[in-house]
Amino acid sequence: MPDNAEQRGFEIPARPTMKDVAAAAGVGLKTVSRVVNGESGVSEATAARVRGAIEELGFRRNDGARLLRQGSRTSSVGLILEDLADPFYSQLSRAVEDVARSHGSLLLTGSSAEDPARERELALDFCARRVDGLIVVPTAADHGFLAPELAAGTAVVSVDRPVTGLTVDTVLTANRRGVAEGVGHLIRQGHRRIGYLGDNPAIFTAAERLAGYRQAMAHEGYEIAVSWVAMGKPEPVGIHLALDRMLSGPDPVTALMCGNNRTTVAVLRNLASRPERPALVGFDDFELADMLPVPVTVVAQDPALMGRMAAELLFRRLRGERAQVQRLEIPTRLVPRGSGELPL
Amino acid sequence: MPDNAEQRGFEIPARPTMKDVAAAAGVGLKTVSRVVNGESGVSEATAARVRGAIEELGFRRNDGARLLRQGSRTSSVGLILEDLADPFYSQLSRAVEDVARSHGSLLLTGSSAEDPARERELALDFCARRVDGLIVVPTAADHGFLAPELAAGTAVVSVDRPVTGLTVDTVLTANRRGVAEGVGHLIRQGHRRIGYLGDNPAIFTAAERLAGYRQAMAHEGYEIAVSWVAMGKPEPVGIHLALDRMLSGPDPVTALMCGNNRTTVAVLRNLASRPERPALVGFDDFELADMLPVPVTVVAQDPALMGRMAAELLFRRLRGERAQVQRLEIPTRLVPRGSGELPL
DNA sequence: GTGAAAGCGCTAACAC
DNA sequence: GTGTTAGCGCTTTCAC
Repeated sequence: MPDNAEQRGFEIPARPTMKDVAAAAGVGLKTVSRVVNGESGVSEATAARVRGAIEELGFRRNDGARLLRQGSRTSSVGLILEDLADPFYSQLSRAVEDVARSHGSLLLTGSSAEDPARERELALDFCARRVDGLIVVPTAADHGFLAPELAAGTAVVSVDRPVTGLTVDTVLTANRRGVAEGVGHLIRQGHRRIGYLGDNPAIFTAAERLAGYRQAMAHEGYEIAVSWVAMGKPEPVGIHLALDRMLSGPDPVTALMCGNNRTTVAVLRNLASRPERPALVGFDDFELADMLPVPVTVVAQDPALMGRMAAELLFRRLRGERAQVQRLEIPTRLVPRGSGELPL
Repeated sequence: MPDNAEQRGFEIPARPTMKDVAAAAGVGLKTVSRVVNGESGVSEATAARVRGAIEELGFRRNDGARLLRQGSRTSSVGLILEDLADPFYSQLSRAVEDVARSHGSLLLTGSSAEDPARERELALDFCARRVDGLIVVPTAADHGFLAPELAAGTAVVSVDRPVTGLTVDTVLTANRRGVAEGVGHLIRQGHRRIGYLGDNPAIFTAAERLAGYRQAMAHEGYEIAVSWVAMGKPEPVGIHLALDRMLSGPDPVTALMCGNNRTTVAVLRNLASRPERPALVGFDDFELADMLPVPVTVVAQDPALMGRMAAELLFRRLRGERAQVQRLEIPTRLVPRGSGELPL
């Protein structure tokens, strides 16, 4: 029985420590440490006795104490994103996890739900646990509060969006170019009246993609009617009203560009109950896009690659690389499937 | 400048400690501790000086050291599942995260990729970090290695599958009943020759669901031809061969039951290139199932509820509840959408 | 109100 | 080969 049983609360059973193992095996503390850490300089007989005691007591080294003493890295990284359940982010997470694992690091995850206060709390909690680094999909708020952590050696990388108030490595999608390519594709099919539906423009990616649409239209010298643009959360009511406006009136659109996959899906659902069949290109791919009655043409992002790159950048910094701060743009890929190639 | 700068490695900048703050503010260590932890008994003037020093140095309390000294819980839980990128698990994760958050706990996540060695390594790493509890989607391997951790007060809950070699709270889907309901639904449409495609039966859920199919068929006194059952990883080739067998010969099936959503999707893709249109019910819902050319009837699981229940059970144990070990079965829900109601 | 000293579980440094 | 000591950054205890 560990000798510190009474010091712990009633509910938390005492865990055996190296001291307990040493006592049980009749050896010194350092010998146990040597055996646990596979260091040389212990006779096989002694080592066997120690292993026996470890087994018997169910001892497991307390890495918290080890880390504290060593003052070294904690071999853990924190990942903060908008919503772990969103397919885009869950793919990104998985990629981050794989890279972290390959570097021997554990992964702490948290969803900010687009709430700056929650994001901040998560980030600071992670830092208090002394994660080696932080990979963040930042909300729009200022991130100056992380400056002391950065100065103290916590690596930070932002992904999907740039972070404001902090200069760190960043991995983005080529949002403007991607949307412009999608819109250009529609234009090449003969469309001139093209509507755009995107997310709340306070979100960096939403604003960038909208800008890509405007650029592509301006490039051809096409005017954009006010009723052709609708920005906001991808909710059924908003989408319905927006499509009402876009598809009726004197200048109805003949094609639609959607700014993200939630919007694309909401638009498809709404279109199902209408007679019109506008051409459609979605930004960001989604499962079964190719199986729908009219397979959906998309501008695909690569969330796994983004996660991998972000994690690689992080570990590069942790390895001590002092290279200039990087800003990577991952290219998109146009995937024609049918909805974007509908005749005018 | 912190006074322990030289003791740290070159790459890792020294972080200011309470000692540094105390020196900077010209107060004792304990006074800093009081201010940091919001304890009473510090004059406002002193507190202000301390806060100033904290701000200036960019001090952040090291929770690792705090936890070590307190010997209390670490306010962190570990989640081990098959693949974070799988929608089923990412929804489950998000629910676990929300519950953990509401209890003030951080979440460590890891994907086992169905590899027992990897799962074991993750679990033990988490335990070495002294997580308060572990939520596991266990592989088939024996989990006796967790017994010492359980004895030492680490709470363990298994979810989606039962764990072998350990008696812990478990949250499962009503696999047999769910599949039986789906098959019964097909039978009520007049089908008698119903095929079943499921995952590798070494996986608990795959075996249970197959049993549910057999039960439902036996209940009606219907024989099952050997060619009607195909179990294995949901890969295109295997699915193709299986459907070849099921849809031809003297006793072709008129309906299909699919054991999980990966299989359902693979089957739908394969059927797209065939003339036959068997009725189909899938186990586990998936996004856009309702938007496909023939909307897909499914037996829906509730991954978020499963995650929430598992986490609640975990925190209940951590609160010290000594109730008997529980085994919860979350009911499924039949969602008729068309594919399961096709005429014979 | 304030602070000095001890110690959480471990490892580093240096005995023997 | 093995053990002893000090100390990581913090909280606890107890003295002033």
